[in-house]
Amino acid sequence: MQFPDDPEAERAPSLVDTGALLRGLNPEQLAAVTLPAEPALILAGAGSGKTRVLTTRIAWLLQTGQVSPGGVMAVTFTNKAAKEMMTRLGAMLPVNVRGMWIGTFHGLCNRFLRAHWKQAGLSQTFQILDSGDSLSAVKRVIKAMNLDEERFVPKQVAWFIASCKEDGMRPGDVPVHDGQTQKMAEIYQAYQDQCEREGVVDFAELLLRTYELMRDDAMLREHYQRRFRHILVDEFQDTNRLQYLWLKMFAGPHTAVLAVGDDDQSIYAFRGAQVGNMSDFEREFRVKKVIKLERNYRSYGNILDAANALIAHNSRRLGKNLRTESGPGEPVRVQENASDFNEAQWVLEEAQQLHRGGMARHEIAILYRSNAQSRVIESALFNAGIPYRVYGGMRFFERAEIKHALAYLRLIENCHDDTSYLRVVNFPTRGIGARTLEQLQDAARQTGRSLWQSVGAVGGKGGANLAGFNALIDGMRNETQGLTLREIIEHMLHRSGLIDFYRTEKEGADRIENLEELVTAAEAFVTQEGFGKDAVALPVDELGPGSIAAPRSPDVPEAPAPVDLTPDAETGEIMSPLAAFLTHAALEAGDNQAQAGQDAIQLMTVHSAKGLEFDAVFITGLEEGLFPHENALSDADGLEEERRLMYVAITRARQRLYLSFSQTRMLHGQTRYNVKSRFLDELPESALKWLTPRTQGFGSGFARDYQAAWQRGSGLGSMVGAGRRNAGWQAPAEPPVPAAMKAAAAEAAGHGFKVGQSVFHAKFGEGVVVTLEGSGPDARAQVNFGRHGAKWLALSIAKLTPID
DNA sequence: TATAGTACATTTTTT
DNA sequence: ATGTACTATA
Repeated sequence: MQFPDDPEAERAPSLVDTGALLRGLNPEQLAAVTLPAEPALILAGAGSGKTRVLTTRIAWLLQTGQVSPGGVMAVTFTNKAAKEMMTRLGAMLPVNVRGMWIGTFHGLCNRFLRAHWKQAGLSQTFQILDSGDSLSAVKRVIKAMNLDEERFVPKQVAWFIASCKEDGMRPGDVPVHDGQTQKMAEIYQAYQDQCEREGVVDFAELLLRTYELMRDDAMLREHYQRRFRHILVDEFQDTNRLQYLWLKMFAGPHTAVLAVGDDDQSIYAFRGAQVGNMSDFEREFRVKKVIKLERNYRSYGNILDAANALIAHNSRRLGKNLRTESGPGEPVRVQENASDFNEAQWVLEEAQQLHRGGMARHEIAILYRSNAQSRVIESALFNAGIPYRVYGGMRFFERAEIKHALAYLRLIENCHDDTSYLRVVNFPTRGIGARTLEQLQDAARQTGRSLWQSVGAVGGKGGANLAGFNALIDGMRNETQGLTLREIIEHMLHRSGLIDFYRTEKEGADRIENLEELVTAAEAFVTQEGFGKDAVALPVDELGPGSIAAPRSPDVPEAPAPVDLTPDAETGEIMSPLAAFLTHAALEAGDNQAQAGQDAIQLMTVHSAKGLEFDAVFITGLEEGLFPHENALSDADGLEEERRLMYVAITRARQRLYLSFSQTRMLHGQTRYNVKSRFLDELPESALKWLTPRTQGFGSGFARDYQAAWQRGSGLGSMVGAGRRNAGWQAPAEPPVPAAMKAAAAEAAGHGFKVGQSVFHAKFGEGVVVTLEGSGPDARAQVNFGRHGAKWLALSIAKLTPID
């Protein structure tokens, strides 16, 4: 699909020739790009050229001289989005993109706090905890407070603390209703004290600290509010409360905030995103101009018809309809499958056919609602020898061996980092057992000092080993003085014994490979950041007596990494390469699986597909209980978010869209009998093409499916085939099926058939009982005969033979 | 201290 | 079914 040129795209309020920049924008895009300098909201539909508008807007502001690079802030959620913005901007304009504040919320906060660490009450070398680090920190606090881990589940407490912070609450602000929350607030306080002591901050703290400093320091606030003439926020529908408050701090009376988002693509409520921020923004910032980008440049008409019809079932929308000028394209194909195994097989064959027809494998995506679904598909692809790539899973910097290596590096930087200390003090083992560590932690607790400082308090053999560990770290620190980052890491890997340890492990080869990869990553980081002989400090702003007028590198061809070499605002001091690398590792967890190179089919959850697009998309597992997920069905908001998720999935496809569901599916080691997703019923028939005959007996739509599912004893649309182990499901207060019908279903046991049972039919062959209804002469069964589809049979007439 | 066995949970995810 | 986290045992 091409972007047709717009001949009218030439008018800009400037003497500079901006024609090249604005050429090809449609009227709405042009209006968005050339908006006056005041708060505005852009409702950017999927595939409407949102990133292009954002980057062109910045380029246009710069080119027309309305703002200098230092006056622009652009915030994103992911490093990937930030990078892409910088790359595209760099391609549009020969500007030093590094002078601009383009980055993730967390990256920009880091930049801010590095410059103002003193005012923020942080240590100069503060390190950043990722979620795993912060969880183990919480665990230590709970232990130190002698609390019951059953009553205060570390995961939940960590979640509680993060949520408090994301609501802008300090321990003292927590509303206390009962003893439990009282205690939780106390844990929060203790956790906070511990972080303070260790010189570490968690992700939420980066934002909250920044917000508080801006709120409380009028000088600083006025400075930044004056500085940023333009703030652009990407994916605004994903902002949480704190991010919105944060934004309000940086936006001064003369700041033009441009919020870009799509309420229909809000799929992160579960992690605190507040779609309501969009309407709050419109009201509180007195937005005069709301621009809707509804023209879609990605997909053909049938795909958009499906998307529009589906999302129309949601209430509480800001309202938006996607349109295209590319024609209807091919119909959306729908496939019913007998089992998840068959579904995988079908997807695979269809994908192979597309590939043989000339479509690159990486242009084919297989999407699913939950990660567990990938397994069947993976094994099918694996057995067929088709290259594929799975997104998600362990990220590079989260791998155990990498975390171990980073812990050593962090101790070299800051030996009071107790989290890192505990992680590697006995890894590889050096005779320091649980007893010794217990004593060490007790001593540290009593004196309020770090573990490092408390080593002397432990006697005996354990104490000696602890002293040996401290000496090891000291030794590494001394020996790596003046070495390059690469040399530091290599030295540490050997000196710590990590390499030797993994050499003797049977599964160690991969881990050593990863550790080597760490060296490579550090090398790349150094090159990218411009460390080395002519390191260049970046200007933060013109604040303070010691501010630096930094020399600018004449040209920056490559996209810079999101971690900045931010100098201290007063002294101009910058971080050591090691410290900067550690920050980088915390803020950017790296790729999950760098199986780059090969042309492979892309497998991922619908969530991780957001923002991506493919020539062909398969949405699999469209079954009640799975998609929409059963856990989301308890309230209307949950269902609407599932529907938005489906909307996101549909709008990923450029040319071909396939929807599939399966009658049975292996989940948690048990077979579930599913009915097709209600979302399929919400799509317009005119846009669809059923590849399999529509199942008989399901003609009356969802209500019928629902009742059938109910009778089979499960919740909304699916049931567990054998056993009653998963007793978690609770019946809704008002069952939609009359009690008499349920009683009838119970009596039906007389005929001896069971759901899930294999049977043989003279004409249709082998099949599986999917549904049982009625009793006595009225007893009927829905049997799935695979190739012949599912049939409803009267048990008193049809001759069904059980197979075992 | 390492390994084997058991209990347990299992939507979605970025920083 | 499968992976993880924790406990019991050599």
